[in-house]
Amino acid sequence: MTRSEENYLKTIYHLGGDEKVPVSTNAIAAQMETKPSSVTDMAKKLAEKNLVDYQKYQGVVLTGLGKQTALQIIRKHRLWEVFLFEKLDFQWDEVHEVAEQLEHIKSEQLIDRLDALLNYPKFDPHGDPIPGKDGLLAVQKKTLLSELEEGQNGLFVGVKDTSTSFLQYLDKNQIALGQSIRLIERESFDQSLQIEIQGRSLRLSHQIATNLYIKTD
Amino acid sequence: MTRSEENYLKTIYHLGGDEKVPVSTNAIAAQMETKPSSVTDMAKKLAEKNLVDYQKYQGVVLTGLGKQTALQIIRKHRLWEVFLFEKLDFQWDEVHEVAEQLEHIKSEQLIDRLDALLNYPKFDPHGDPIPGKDGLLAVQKKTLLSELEEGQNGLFVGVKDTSTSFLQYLDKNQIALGQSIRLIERESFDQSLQIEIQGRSLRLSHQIATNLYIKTD
DNA sequence: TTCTTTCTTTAGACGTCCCTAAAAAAAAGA
DNA sequence: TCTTTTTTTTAGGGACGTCTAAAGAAAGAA
Repeated sequence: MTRSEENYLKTIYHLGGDEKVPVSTNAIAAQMETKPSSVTDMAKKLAEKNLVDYQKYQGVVLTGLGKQTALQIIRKHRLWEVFLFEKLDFQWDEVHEVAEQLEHIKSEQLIDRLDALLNYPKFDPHGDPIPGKDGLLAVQKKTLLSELEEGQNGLFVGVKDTSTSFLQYLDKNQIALGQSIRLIERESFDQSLQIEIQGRSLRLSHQIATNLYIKTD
Repeated sequence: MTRSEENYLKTIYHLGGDEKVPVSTNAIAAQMETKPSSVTDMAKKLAEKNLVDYQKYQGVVLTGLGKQTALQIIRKHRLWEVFLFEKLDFQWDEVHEVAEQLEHIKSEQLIDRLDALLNYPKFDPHGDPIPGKDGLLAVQKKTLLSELEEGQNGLFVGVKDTSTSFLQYLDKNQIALGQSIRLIERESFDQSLQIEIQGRSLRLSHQIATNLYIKTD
């Protein structure tokens, strides 16, 4: 399994989710910042290896094997993110880039022991679930903050957007994973929200609110 | 800097030591288990980038830049070895292979923080010195056990051979870095040695003794 | 349904890193 | 020194992963 193949599988998984809906050549190319013709080449190669189903002009769908393989790469990525965050004091907007490299290291022993060192974490620093060795994901019922009712309480458990600028905005406003949130009021004009978080009162734009995942009580 | 270039630089450093003696094409090929023609190709490429001096038929010598680059890769390799050994409970014969992969991860921040997490170690699990950010190596006066005088004492501080079989031999005989050793007697017939280590009495063959580094008092 | 736009594939090429086979240079031996 | 052996380089090619340009298929619009 080459590094490039691994990156394609991961991207296809992220774009295709768990459904069996085919992912288009163009979508993969856009996501990976490469050209559609390169994607076609790789689609054939992955199909050869039984990692995807591919029919000309029909996009690709991960096979069972492809999905398991993708999940193991995601497992490694997220475990390394936890390591960087917990043990090496990286900020949550800094972990992704380095984990992109570390996820390709090949050693099952390494990952097992890293998992143990970190105490078998179930979520990465952005609140995304870490697949187990068996490929299972801890699912957590979560709602976008923008979909809460006025007066409802919840726990901030994840971000949808993981861009540096968004994560730094949250840092600047001292909004961190695990904090409890209460939706005070929704302004109907611009959908902005008045919230209370850790005792503080804050106003968040609709755009921000659609990128925060809340676990409601 | 590609992974392959890094591996060549490291090999050239290991073969050439600190001297400005050229390293031959054949020696590099043998060490890397590749073909001499591949080495010639790479020699030209590294020379282009000013990492080695290369003259046809004359072998290669690292430039200052090449040497610094090699030392930084070795620094990463050895820090990862310490991490695997100290934090993930790898055995000292298991760390090398995984470190071969980890040494190519590109992130200065990662290495700096790993260094801090490990408390700025000066030696790896085999007793080899870890180059600093500045490329300087802690030098330690050390002698091969085979060169000690009868009755002399010392501390076991490093191994010359780092093969799995040798390291496992030492484990089996409970010989570990940092233990104190006393040379009792040398058998002139086969150069085997009677030693005392941690209170135990042991007989070591000449071959073993030529692979143990001792710091004498 | 036909035309137009968009998406996807094919064909051919390039850089990297490796190889084999053969030629050239250097080193060793008589 | 001259010959033989060893080392090193060159020439040409293959796998991988990428690209551009052009052709072909699918989807959307009129």
